[in-house]
Amino acid sequence: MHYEKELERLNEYQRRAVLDESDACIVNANVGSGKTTVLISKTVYLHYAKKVSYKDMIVLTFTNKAANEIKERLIASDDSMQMEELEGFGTFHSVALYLLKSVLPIEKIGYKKEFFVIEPEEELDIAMQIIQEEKLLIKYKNRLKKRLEQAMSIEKEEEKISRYNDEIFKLAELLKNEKIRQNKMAFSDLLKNANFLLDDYKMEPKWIIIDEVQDSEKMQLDFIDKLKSVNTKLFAVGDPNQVIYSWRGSPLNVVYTLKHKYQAKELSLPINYRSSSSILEAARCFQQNGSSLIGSREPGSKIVVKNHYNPFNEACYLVDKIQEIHNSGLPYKEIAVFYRLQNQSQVFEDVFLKNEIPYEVSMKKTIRDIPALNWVIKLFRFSVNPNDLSSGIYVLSNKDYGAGITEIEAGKIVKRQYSDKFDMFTIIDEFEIFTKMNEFVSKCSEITKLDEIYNYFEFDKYIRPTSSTYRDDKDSICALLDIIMKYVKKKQMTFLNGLADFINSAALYGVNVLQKDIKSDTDSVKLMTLHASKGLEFSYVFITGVNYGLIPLHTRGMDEEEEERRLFFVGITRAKDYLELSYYTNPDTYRTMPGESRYIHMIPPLLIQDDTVKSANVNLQELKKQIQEAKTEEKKAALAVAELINVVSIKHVSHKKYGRGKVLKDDEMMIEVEFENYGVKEFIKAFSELEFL
DNA sequence: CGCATGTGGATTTTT
DNA sequence: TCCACATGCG
Repeated sequence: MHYEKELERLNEYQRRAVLDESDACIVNANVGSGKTTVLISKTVYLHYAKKVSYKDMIVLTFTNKAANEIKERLIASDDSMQMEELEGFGTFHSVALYLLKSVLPIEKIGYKKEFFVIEPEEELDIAMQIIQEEKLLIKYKNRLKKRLEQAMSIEKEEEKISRYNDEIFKLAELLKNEKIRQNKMAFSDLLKNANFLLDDYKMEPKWIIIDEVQDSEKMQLDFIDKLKSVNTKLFAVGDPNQVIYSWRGSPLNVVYTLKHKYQAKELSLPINYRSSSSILEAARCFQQNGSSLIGSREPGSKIVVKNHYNPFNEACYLVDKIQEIHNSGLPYKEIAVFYRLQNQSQVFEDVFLKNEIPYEVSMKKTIRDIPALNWVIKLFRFSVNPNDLSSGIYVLSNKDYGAGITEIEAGKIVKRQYSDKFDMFTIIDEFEIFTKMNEFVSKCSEITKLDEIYNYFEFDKYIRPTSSTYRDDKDSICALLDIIMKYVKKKQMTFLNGLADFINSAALYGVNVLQKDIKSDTDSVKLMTLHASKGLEFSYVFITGVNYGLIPLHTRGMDEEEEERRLFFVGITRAKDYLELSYYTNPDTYRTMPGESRYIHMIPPLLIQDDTVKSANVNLQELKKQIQEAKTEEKKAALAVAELINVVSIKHVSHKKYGRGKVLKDDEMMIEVEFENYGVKEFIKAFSELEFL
């Protein structure tokens, strides 16, 4: 085997890490320093040079993506490799799952080997059922998930006292038993149960290797500890500068903790191969403890700072800029646009779509995250099961898609069908959607096609066509119906049974089908949050909205502030050749302040392209004043223009859906139209598809 | 039902 | 800091 060749390709730091044989070793790996390469080389080296079987290694990652990357590289290096050899390779959860299914005696805790893994949503549904059946007093049910999580994490009997004097601990206990009875485990149960059983079952892995160790939570650290025997060697790779998920429960100083707990030797991987040295020097300004980040590349182009009036203007600018970059020969997939909040993607999506720039958005989208689909699923839930009162109430009282009534009114309607049969008929006349849901079971047997369902419910009536969401809603609903039809067909069930089955596993299924995963192979510009950018790299990176209140996000404590800085650090270090930062004079998000974030001033002016940036010594007060003045000027001008338009003429427009109407308001972004038959509607101007008459 | 008070979230997300 | 929602009393 040619592992020697692989070792030759490594630099001295990497090689030292791979060859290290201390009982415990923590590698402090900088961004872009070949962390995964070291990890893979290490396993290969142990296997071929030290004759350690892959079965004696446990390799833990946080995401499936990272796990697959490692497994694929290993399999590619050796065709004779069997998948079963790599059962100890995977995410913390999947390795725990493997142990529970194949190694640990789970009968001891009441489970059977065929147990199912359930999504958090299903666990919550089970909890709600228990509350109803046992008539438990539970307060703040809207925060049930958080409250249960908290209750379940308390182990000492004497600490099990509810803050609100309700039966949350009783619920936690009943839920635990019910999950055992139904033979189901939630994600966190996998680790919790594995940890519990590992107390009495000694695993003897020769090596435990951990990727991105800085993200570990307490349960994961416990898992490592319980897997480890006296003779097990530990090798962990991580970067304290890339802790951006501490809000999810990872303690801040994992690397430090581990180092002391196992008296680990500390190595480092300082050399960055990814970014130009200008970008790296800027990145250094945002590092925590001034760790040595060594570059290996030429200075490259300077960092560009741009000021845009608002996000819409920026999106338009980016279209031109990206087109220009693309025309110079660079594929779209080497370009990425980052932002702090998910909803900032919308403007880019709209403008890119309009201008035919291919793009992909990274977003975890389950059915529940899309309001229209969430509503449709609840509609089906109530249609199939009239006892699902909460779903029925949701359908009728939803602000966007419902019948325009309050929850209390909806509750009366939904419940009254059982108490007062005479009123039912008047209600049915009034709320068509309610009738449709009631009659669904008797009429659904005739349904075999997608549009039959769509037309049966007349969804077009309920997804009120406002300019920005109507088409998306319709597309999503059709996509969902399509998935359901295929699911029913595949399961060879009757439509009714198939739908019921689908609804029961909708959350789980939805994740797989609706998730828009970023595929690195498709040639498109990537739009994502700074969080989602972790672990990726692009030739051109645009970080947008570097305004006060956005980057950094308005925070309370010092810890959160530091995490924002690390997040910005992660964003900067994704860029290989070109980095552009931009801020808005007039951000549309209400929390965001106009003017550049002080993060921009933290970068030495020497690194910044000077024709686009304001002097670093600028008087902030003066700047703010100028911006304010500019803003009021803009407003005055806009008002004057609006008045002028009003005086000169009343504009008449025509719309495909709404017919004729007259323009009420018309500014840079939005246009408001009063339609003869539909009343007042507001549109984003660029996509309103209005025809001026 | 109405009103006063209590409570915690706001933003990021993987399994 | 402010806002949305849940609770609980009258």
